Amino acid sequence: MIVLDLRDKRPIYEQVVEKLSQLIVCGVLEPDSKLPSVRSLAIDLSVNPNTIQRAYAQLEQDGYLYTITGRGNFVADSSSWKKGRMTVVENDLRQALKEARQTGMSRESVDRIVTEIWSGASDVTANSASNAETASQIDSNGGEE
Amino acid sequence: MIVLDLRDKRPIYEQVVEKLSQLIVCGVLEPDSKLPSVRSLAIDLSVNPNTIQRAYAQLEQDGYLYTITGRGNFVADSSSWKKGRMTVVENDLRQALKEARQTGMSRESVDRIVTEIWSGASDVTANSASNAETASQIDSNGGEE
DNA sequence: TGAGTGTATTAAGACATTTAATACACTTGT
DNA sequence: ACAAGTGTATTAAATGTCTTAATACACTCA
Repeated sequence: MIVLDLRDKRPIYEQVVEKLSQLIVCGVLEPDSKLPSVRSLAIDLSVNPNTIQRAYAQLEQDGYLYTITGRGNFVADSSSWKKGRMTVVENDLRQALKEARQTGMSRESVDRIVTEIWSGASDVTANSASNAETASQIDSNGGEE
Repeated sequence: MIVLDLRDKRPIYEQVVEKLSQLIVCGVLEPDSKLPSVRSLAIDLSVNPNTIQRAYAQLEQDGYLYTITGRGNFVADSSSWKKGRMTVVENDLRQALKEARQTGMSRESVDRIVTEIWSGASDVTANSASNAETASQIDSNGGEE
């Protein structure tokens, strides 16, 4: 389900936050479905439970999941993260566009790229790290709660 | 000339690289003009010369400046950085657009933002961190060669 | 009760960033 | 030649973040 990129210089917990939030945003992980436990995910990724705990704490902070002590972590409803996510995404986009214009990229080039992105498949798993699908499944349970 | 943002969690040398490369890209600093010396800029920013040296080394690596030992650092021609800059900028833009689409932003919203950016003034100094406070001014020398 | 869950704490090591204090070779103006 | 200013290199120490390790505690559920 999740594959860590060892070449990525960012902290592990940050990668986990990125990957899981993507899966939640694009709907692969449905609301109220159970996420892997802190310990099981730590084992699957071969990292320390504290590292996963930190990632989950951040995801909860950002509204991507909610926690029930003794039971586990569950995917939150989109209403919890939609607003904050949109703000972040829009800021990132504005920043990238400003840099593009500053560097001399034409509007036509930008429009071409936009069209290209909006035409292609919205591939969540496609990252700089070309991942093999054969990773340890994190599912724990099959689905709903 | 340059103002460091103390709230920015990125390394100082990285901020210096960003600010100076922006000034070079947008033409505020003209090719072959002399940049502040390592020591003077360090004093102006109240940081260690080694930190500035590191930033300058990175800027030279990226083609934004060239060095003449004993004389100083000078702004490079756009031909030196145009290609690499374009690649980085386009990748950033593609990433931001993918995130935007993933989050559910409409093409119309994107087009609206693009139009907005391409209409507004290309303000180099305007960053996400609306800074106006606690920072150290850089001024060093008046700068021609 | 026992297994599984989230949560918290403390200690240690690895690593990056930054500062400090020098030192050396080069260029320029005198 | 000399002094001042330049880039460059080195070593050491301090600081902060990330990660691991080893526990411990409260909760839920079968």
